[in-house]
Amino acid sequence: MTGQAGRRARGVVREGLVAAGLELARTGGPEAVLLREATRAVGVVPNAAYRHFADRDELLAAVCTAAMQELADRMAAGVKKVRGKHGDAAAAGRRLGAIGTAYLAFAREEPGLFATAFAVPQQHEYADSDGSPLGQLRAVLDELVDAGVLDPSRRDGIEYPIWSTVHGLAVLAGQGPLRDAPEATRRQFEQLTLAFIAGGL
Amino acid sequence: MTGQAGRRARGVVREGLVAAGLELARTGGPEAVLLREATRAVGVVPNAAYRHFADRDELLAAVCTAAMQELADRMAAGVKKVRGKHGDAAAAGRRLGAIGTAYLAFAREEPGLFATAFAVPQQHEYADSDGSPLGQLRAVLDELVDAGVLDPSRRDGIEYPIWSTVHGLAVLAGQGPLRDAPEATRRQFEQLTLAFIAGGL
DNA sequence: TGTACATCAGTGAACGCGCGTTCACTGATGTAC
DNA sequence: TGTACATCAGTGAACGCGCGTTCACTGATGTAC
Repeated sequence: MTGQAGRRARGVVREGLVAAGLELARTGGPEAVLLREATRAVGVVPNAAYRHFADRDELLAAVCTAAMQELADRMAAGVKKVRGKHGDAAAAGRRLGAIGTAYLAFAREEPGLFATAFAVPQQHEYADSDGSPLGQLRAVLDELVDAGVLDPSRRDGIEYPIWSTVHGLAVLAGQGPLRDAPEATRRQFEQLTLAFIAGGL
Repeated sequence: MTGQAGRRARGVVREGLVAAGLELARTGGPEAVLLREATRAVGVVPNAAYRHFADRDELLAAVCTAAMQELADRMAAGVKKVRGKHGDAAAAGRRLGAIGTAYLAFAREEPGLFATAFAVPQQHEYADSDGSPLGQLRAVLDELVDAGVLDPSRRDGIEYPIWSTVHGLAVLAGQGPLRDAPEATRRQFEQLTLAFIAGGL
């Protein structure tokens, strides 16, 4: 059924390859993103991929970008759910928590995509635009300064330790030595970690 | 020169394979630990490895353990350099710093081994013995409690956020999106991160 | 101490695998006049 | 609006690669009596 020959509408093959790659990554992480398997899913012959990507790495890069976008979307959705106007101290704190929670939930629920998001082959320049995970974190930290929660003198560069804390737990519990911890323990680690960050501000 | 046939003294081939694997890991990380390449380095035919390991994964597991041991050794060496008797508040704080510094230095100087240490194929049960990285961290945290620096009520489980913070930076700056940051910037991240931890206690 | 035999660590040759990638091609789509 | 041609996205067949792994073997080392 999938395998019918012929030219496809503009863009559908390329988009299909990325979508197929994303599903492969979801299940098996970045190394599961096989060019041949993606073309199979799209119903196209293997070398057809070379009309859309220079090589396998370029496909993988596109998949990684998509995975990172999915993480960013989840974080944005989590932040959006928090009520309270900009500059309100309590709300800003909850927004920071939502960012961390979304990050850890994504790593827990989508380990393959999480690994893929951070597995970009070469430096594809993580533009830390406003929508990027780092950009979102910065925005909330700025809000915490505005709200008077975070001392402006401590603001500079503090996104890195905070990012590191959350990312580190995601990695240790996802692929690292804590990977076999039961779900409940893992949740506890997450709570401890978010509390540690909150306490550090 | 390497390639002379014949039986070797007891244990030298197995040890040689692990040592060769460790050098491969040093350069290229866990996926560079190729069974055939390790046997080549030892000067033995590929299938000879099966006298010592059930399969490639078992060799890799031995290499990972060795890499983790090297990390543990560096941490222990760093802690040992700090003077001041057990229970002294300032000394205990410096010992915590030494642990973090050694961890980050290892990740920076030996990215391949660092990745390998955390790439154990199956769950090979990271025994958190006293000598393990986690064990060492716990010991110092206990000392901080003894010294009255860390409130005992906050001691329980705090090793995980702290470990996460340091590990996260190591990963972000080593293989992650911060990997292209210049050395100086990277050092700055490390300082910020260690300061963040110290401030969180 | 000497001989007979089991154990064991190496050899040599061969496999299947499935991947990414290259080549020459064909026929539909889009463009110029 | 029709025709001539260039572009481009697909096909089909084939490649080399180097890996991990299996098999039947040989000859040295260690052991029992």
